[in-house]
Amino acid sequence: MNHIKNRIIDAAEKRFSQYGFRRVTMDDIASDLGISKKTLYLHFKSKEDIAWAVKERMHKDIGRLLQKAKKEIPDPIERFKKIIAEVTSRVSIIGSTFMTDIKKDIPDLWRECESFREKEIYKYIGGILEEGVRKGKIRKDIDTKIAVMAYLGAIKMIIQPDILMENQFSIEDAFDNILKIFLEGIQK
Amino acid sequence: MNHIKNRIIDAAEKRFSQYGFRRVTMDDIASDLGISKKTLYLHFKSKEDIAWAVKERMHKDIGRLLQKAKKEIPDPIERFKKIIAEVTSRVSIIGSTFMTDIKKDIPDLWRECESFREKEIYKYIGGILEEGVRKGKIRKDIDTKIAVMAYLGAIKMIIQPDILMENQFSIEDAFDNILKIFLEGIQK
DNA sequence: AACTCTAAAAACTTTTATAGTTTCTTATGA
DNA sequence: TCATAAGAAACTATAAAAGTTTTTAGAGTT
Repeated sequence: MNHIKNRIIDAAEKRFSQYGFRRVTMDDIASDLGISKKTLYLHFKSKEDIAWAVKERMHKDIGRLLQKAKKEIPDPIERFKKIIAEVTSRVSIIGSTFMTDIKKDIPDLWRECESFREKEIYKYIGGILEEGVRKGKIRKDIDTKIAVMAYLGAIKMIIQPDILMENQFSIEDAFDNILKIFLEGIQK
Repeated sequence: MNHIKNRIIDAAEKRFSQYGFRRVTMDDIASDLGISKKTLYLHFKSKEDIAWAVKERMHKDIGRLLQKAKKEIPDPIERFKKIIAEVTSRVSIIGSTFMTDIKKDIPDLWRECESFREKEIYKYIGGILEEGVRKGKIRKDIDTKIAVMAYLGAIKMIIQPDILMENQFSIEDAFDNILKIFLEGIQK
């Protein structure tokens, strides 16, 4: 079955998001899945390969999502909410160790990730906010790009497993709270 | 002169904040300061030692700051502003690679950092917000701890050198924007 | 101008981590 | 019962980096 490949990408994505590229070993990924390294190397020829696969899938998924929302949700604030809810968990790689790792180790991959972040994420989400500004729904004394980064940073902080574990609140509560603060903060 | 020790701690703190513990080499630190490894080992017996020293100094500094603000600024929102402005740059280690690194490599140090974060940072800053809630200045439908974490996460995202570099805005602008959004978002 | 002390530069050794490979074992199913 | 597939685990090769030693250079001293 080919869908083992997807499970490998799942596991790798999780690990990479939390620990970066270097710190994650092939043994880690294998043992997460209860498979052997042998099987791992059956499906991917190297660790680098896995990183590329993770990136590919993530970017495809996010790209599709953004296109879909663009068509289906006209109100910028509603669109923002929707996208954030779905994209958030996938962008935990932004500004993480993973990026600093691959900057040195797989510079080609790094460049593609950077450009995707810049062009797709910031430009797109920032664009939504700007639309909100034009429509008079969002205050115009804030920089939309900074706002997006701030929001993503807030989410990133919360979804860290370590952080989540030692607190009593659920991730949904947290998302909710942050959205509340943020929406209230940016709206006119 | 003993103040070379402080310069070493400075350099290490910077590196550790950005890259974590593992990724930073003794050569990195030495070359940042234009000194030799020999001199490094003259002042600290190991890399671990330096990490402890960084932690010690940081926690002392922050502790002093918090105590001082407690005495001198009665209004919770003003106090929050003041503390955030000064503490922010020092807590970039929270939720960073440094923490995940030392969790494995120097567990004792990790525990002390975690407990400091929990007891001093979140409890203290969260306490300010709760005071604000009691005084009716801050809305009570948000979890103060989540709010603090969100805020710190937002800052953390912004102050990353990589992120700062490729954007046109200054760090002061960014702080300003975030504070605006956040204060607007949490106030009644 | 030779002398000394200090610290940088750089070469070196040793340890450790881990990517990738191989071998051995076990289970499944034809 | 044999063949294939996959896990477990041992193994190898290599690279990175901690820590040490040696060499070089310069600033101040007699």
